[in-house]
Amino acid sequence: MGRAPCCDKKGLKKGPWTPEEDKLLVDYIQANGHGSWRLLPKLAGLNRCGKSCRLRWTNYLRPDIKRGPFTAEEQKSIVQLHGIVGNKWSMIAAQLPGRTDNEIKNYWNTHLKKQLRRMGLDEPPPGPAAGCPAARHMAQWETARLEAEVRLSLLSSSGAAAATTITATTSASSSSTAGPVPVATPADVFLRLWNSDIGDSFRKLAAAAVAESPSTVKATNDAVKQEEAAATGDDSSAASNEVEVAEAVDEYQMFLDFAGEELGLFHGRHGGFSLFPPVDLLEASLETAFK
DNA sequence: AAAAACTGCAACCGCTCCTGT
DNA sequence: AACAGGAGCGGTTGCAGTTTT
Repeated sequence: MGRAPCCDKKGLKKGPWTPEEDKLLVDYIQANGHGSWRLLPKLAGLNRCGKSCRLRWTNYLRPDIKRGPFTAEEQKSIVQLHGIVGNKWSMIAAQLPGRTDNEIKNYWNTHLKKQLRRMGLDEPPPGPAAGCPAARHMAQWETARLEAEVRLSLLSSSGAAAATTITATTSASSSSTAGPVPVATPADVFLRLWNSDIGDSFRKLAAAAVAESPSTVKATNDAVKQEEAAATGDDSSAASNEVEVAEAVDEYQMFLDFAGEELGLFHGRHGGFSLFPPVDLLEASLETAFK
């Protein structure tokens, strides 16, 4: 490595942004898009490095950024997602519309960390990949995930499978103006985990195990694609779905087995709760999504 | 009222990943 | 296949504002 920092060039301004600089940046991006961040400062008339411009835009000036304090729901989501993916702030931010990774990271370090410590919860393990043997920590963090369990239980008992919303009523501290809160569908939860380090580990292991059988690997890839299509609402390939649903469900079962047996993340080892919906619920969800 | 300590957030830095050649 | 450059990410720092002594 050892590449020269982009801001080492003489004369480039550093430090807090002025309102004038903000205006130049916003005006330029709204008129032209950001294009190449490296070229942007020159084109926009800013004496900054492109990296600084990108950061200022993505963390502060973007019009879709949500300002103000984190809601109780957002706090819970952050805790739950951090328990799943660790310090993957961008992944967590992707699940919280309007919040930036930097904002979430700061909020975690300044508020949630202390809050959880006060509640008697230690520092969480640094993500699932490194956390497998740390059973004690996992057990502690499992309790922090109970909110997710409650939601999924509600979902399961109501028989709802496709994208659903419920009104937030789970906490006295929840804002009464919070309105309906999106609830993860089984496919959502599966997809998030599949895209996390856990899914990654699984794919590597599974690929090694079936290396002699390329057709199985292909089926795996197809199933993943199908999952993604379902999650994004893309129904262009809705025709031959029975087989694909079966494959996806098989993958899901394998995934549960692997995560439960190899990683010990759920299924009772740390308290008898499962973060994931049962296979039949996933199947129903996928079939609905593919229709 | 003043100084010290603490807190929270914006911004920077260095690294890795991704993509094009 | 190897390399270079750009973009993005996570950790850390600096500093302004607030609280405590």
